[in-house]
Amino acid sequence: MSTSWADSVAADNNAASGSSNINGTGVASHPARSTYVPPHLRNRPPTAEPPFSSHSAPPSDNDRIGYGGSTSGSRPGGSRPDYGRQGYGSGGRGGGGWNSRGGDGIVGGEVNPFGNDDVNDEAERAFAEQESTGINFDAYEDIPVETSGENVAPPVNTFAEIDLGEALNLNIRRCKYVKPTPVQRHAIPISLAGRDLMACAQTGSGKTAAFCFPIISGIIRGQFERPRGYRTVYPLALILSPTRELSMQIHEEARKFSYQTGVKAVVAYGGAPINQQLRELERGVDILVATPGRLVDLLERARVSLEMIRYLALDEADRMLDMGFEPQIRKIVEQMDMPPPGLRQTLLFSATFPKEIQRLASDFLSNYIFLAVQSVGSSTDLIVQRVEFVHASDKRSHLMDLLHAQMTNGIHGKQSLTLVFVETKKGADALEHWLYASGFHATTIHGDRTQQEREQALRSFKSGNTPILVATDVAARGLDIPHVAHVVNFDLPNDIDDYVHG
DNA sequence: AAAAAAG
Repeated sequence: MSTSWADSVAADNNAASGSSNINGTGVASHPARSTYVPPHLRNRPPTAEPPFSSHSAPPSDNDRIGYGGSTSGSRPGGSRPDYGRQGYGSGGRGGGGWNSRGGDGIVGGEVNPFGNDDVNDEAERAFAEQESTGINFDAYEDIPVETSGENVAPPVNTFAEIDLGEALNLNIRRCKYVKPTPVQRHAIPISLAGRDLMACAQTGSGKTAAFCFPIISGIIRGQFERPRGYRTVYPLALILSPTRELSMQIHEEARKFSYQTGVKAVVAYGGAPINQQLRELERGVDILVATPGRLVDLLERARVSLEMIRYLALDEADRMLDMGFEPQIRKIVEQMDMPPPGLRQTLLFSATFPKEIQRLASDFLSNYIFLAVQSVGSSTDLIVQRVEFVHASDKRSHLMDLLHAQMTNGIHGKQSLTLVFVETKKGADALEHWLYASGFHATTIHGDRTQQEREQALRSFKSGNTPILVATDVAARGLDIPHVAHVVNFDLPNDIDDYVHG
């Protein structure tokens, strides 16, 4: 019996613009999705778009300005753990003199998440600009977007049209975001209006910013008071994601977006020492990014309370259900101390919208708006896909041919990055070993490796040290790695939904 | 069916 493997290749061999999603297989979108109407919205007359205030803030306790001002006595970085939300915010920047000179990229005790801002080399600059999203904006113009629900806030065309606040606007510029992506154009105004949202969008569509901007903006405006517990922290926003690496990535982005806003994002996931994460939490947390298992652990230890949650975002929800997280997610959202729908704002993101997600949406969301963004990958300008049928015994030599061709394709003297997906952890190790023996610098990422090894592998791949990464579907969705030129599906996926990633 | 996620 012959097997097949498919590869997808960024059409544009100019590597600077060839960055693609880690899972950029570029398969056509689901036509069914765009026409889906949520059950509760069927058979309703279309509603005209009403006049709309573009930045009404979500429910807030009061309107005071001067975020974090009530903790004047706190000492950021002091030896005593700071409880609740004290320990950062205005205390870090205003006074105290702790690192306030901002020497090595540290300002007010906050590490600059943007790294070195000076981009001198012109090629590097072009690279960096692509890196900000990995997306060719021009390919976006005609992407169909569908919304349904009552009183849907109209989309915006520029970030300037949205009043996100000065600090956030500055960070958007630092991220070199020029123009909102389709999901951002629609989702941000809807979220800023305080509405719950169910959004179908794929990886690389700019989802993270779409839910982070309104959350950060809302927290800045909200001035939420919080209790102080002994070792218990009270985040205002919770972002759940299926894999540890995706949580890390969301956290990194959230840190950039919230830089110097006084809003603090913390990440918690399994496989890493919990003590370090606990210390980080004790220093204060507004936005908690977490994988479900570790969060349940933290909740059971009463180190985190969800009582003050105002914003809940679930990323890659269908994937979380696929991975069997529904019990944990329901425990977190329904059986702990989180405010019910209506008293919090909930944003649910999923690549697909099957029955289970529909059920989750009707349980977690209140009077929500449904948003479907067509797949970017359907643009053949962006990605070329090739399927080759080869005998199982020829697969490796076939891959080797492809990798050899790739070696001459690099830029800046570095080989461009190739991501190889395989079905099993064992298969990943075997392929890596074989590649290594064949003279290729390859590494692997899969669930049998320690978290340290996984993170090291990802760093090594991103840096180009090992330009080949063999991965199981721990990396199959959500991760967005700049400069990936080739994505190879070495084993034909059994699950076609995984293959088209929605 | 395999993979992922809490030790």
